[in-house]
Amino acid sequence: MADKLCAIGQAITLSPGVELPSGENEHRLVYIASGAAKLLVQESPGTPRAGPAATSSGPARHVMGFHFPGDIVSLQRRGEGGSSLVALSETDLLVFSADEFLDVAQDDPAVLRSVLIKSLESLQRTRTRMMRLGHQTARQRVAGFLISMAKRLCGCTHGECEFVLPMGRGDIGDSLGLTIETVSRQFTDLREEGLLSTSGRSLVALPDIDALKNEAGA
Amino acid sequence: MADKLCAIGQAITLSPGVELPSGENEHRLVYIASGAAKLLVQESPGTPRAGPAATSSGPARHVMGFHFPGDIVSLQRRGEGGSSLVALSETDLLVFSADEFLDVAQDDPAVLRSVLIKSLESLQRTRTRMMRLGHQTARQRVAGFLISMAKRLCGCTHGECEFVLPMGRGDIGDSLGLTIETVSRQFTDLREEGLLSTSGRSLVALPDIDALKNEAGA
DNA sequence: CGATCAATTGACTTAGCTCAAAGCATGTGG
DNA sequence: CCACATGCTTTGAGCTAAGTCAATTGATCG
Repeated sequence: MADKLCAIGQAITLSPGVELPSGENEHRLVYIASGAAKLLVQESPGTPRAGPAATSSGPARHVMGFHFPGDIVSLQRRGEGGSSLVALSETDLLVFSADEFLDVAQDDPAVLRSVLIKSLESLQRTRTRMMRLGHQTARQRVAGFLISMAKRLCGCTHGECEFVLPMGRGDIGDSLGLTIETVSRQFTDLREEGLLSTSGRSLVALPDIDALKNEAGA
Repeated sequence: MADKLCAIGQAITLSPGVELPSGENEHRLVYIASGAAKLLVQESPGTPRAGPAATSSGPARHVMGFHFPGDIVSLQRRGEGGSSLVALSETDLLVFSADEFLDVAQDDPAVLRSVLIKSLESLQRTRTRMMRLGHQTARQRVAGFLISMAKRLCGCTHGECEFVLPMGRGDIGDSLGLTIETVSRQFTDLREEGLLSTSGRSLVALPDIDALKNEAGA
């Protein structure tokens, strides 16, 4: 089974800032083997972005979320709300055509079922996150973001923790519906309260994740 | 196939304001046959809500979205982020245990596959909506909401349209991450600009959906 | 025809955005 | 190995959209 799946998967390595080539207008499933990536939505369809210097600028970036090794991402390229995947660091991917994947998986209902369950769970998580975006303050969003990163990047859910954030403040802000400046100010506040410390731009340490959770709660 | 599915589905009718009884802590799929319902998330786990007068008040309501005939809703009851379904009007449902449903559907990979595709699409829609909630103004959200309702309640995507909103301003606000007052003010503004007219609390008319779309865009 | 609850309107407050100017990292060339 | 340049981050000042509190109007039902 795994052999058959691997046979139709295409291994790709992306350098930081590079977008996964969009192939045809087909629905794809991407398994992230290593690295880190952000999932974007195309707001403006007319963004050629021909040059190699895709400095991630542009009129309206919209980061939907971040993905790390082990994640499976569904990439739908349906005109307006189409999504794309951009590497944050050196990233290894395994790309499947959704159709081919399902054809192969069809022989094994258990696989199909587990993918379905996984995607329903993902839906639930996204819903919960959506609801929160509508009702939380900047502080709660940033605290929640840090907790989530601690969990996903080094598996920590309690006590202290240290990790490298692969994305910049701008991407964090976009994913939380905040501006760069607001994210930075929240970082500063948390730093002054001893809930966070940083060195360089991307190394962060959380001395007390449980205390942070109090800040993230409603 | 359809017979087998119907055999394990339980038909339930809910009166306005009534929550679908939560059964056990299992994952359920609900098909909406008629009426209208809102999908909520439980924020505070310790809400007994024993009395019959569940007047939908409480500390923090969180409306995730609205559902209408034809929709299939995945209800996951996993402690914190568990969801529940509350009828807005007299509503007929068909409730499935997710496990039983999948057991039966397993015989027919095509069904499983189509449910998977549907849920991936739903995920995509939710993601897009989430992203928008983070970046849109109150006016854009309300305009977008009205357009979405026109489409879902009477299939209109152009020209003019009239329909009954089954939910109150509070539910609308919650689902958009706005307050009752802000929703009301946006309604007033749109009314004064001739983009909307209302009679009573719940009958709305959209004279020009296309003009509304301009207001909803980024 | 009132009672009750939802919707509207108003006055005020504030969280977060915008615009603008420094301060630092990181990487490159001498 | 150090100086410089670029771009990310931080900080500041002012503004605005939306929230809060409070009162009024309007709708719906007994």
